[in-house]
Amino acid sequence: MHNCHTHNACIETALEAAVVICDDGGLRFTKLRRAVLELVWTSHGPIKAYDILDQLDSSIASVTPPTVYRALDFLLENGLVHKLSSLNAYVGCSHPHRHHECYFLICTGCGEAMECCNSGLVDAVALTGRQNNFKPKSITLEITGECGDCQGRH
Amino acid sequence: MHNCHTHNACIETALEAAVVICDDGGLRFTKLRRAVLELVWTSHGPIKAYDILDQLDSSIASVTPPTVYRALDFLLENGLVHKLSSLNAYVGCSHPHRHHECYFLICTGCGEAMECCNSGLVDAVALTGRQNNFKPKSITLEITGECGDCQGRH
DNA sequence: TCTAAAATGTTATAATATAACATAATGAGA
DNA sequence: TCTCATTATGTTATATTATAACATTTTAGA
Ligand SMILES: [Zn+2]
Ligand SMILES: [Zn+2]
Ligand SMILES: [Zn+2]
Ligand SMILES: [Zn+2]
Repeated sequence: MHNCHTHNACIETALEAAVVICDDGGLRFTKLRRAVLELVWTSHGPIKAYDILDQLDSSIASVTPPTVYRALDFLLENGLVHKLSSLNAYVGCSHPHRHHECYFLICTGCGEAMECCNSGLVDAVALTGRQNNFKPKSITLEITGECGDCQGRH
Repeated sequence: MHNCHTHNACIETALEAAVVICDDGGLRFTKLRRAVLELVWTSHGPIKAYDILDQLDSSIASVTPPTVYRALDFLLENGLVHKLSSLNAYVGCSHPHRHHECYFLICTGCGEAMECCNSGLVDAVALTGRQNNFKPKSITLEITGECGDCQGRH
């Protein structure tokens, strides 16, 4: 379950952060990109590209796959969303100002994806790299299971 | 790069291990499943479902997607192959007798996926679970980067 | 204003995976 | 050996996810 009791505030915060990041980076946070990021955040859990497409207001952009995928590409490149490969779904980055290595606890009960940063994990990955003479560039770490709230409900 | 200088032996070993595992588990290691596992192993790196389909001998089975996906499902369920979600590709498990938590170092240079088991990483994941009151069931950990052999070649 | 670059529109198609139902093969018990 | 239920495979169609290719519009700076 999401633990932000005021999810609207949560969405607003994310959008404001995106504005700052784009301003700082000289990036264009267009109406479309904003709309897509807002849809991603409005969904409480990971959302699929075609669900974004379904929900996209046709007055904002052409409702076709390239529209959504391009916006997602922009958001991914700039660290505003993450892709969960194991689900083919997208989720807003909850700390876009400093998203080094992020990983996800994905609950099969409620569908929420909790984003974590943990130096222990990061260190373990780095060590593995060194041990294998391997130079890591990007990491996909998705842990599927049951969150605390859902473990009770059987 | 794969470091098994006799990859044929490597394939044979994997097939023999599969026979043992299926025998022990009362599972049917059919001609089709064997053929698909062999194709997975014959590929030096991760292989895609439709590439398996292309290479599947039509005298063994009907060359249609369900054929391949069903065989892959069987092999996945029984720990004989892994799916690399970040690539939508499949790779043979290199230690199917005891594949607890596996992760992969995927080289963008040569395409190889090296399977690792590292208690440090496993422990870090477990700790993260406890800290977040989250009960992990399955883990997707794919590290993309450059292997030692490929770091030289620029 | 002019213009090159970036963003979006548009149409088509590629790539990945599953649904649904039919048939065949297998193997355990009668 | 003969059911017959289960498992595996065949077959056809379709769902889902993502990109290619090219046209047009918008933007921001010179
Ligand atoms: Zn993040
Ligand atoms: Zn949950
Ligand atoms: Zn394995
Ligand atoms: Zn390599």
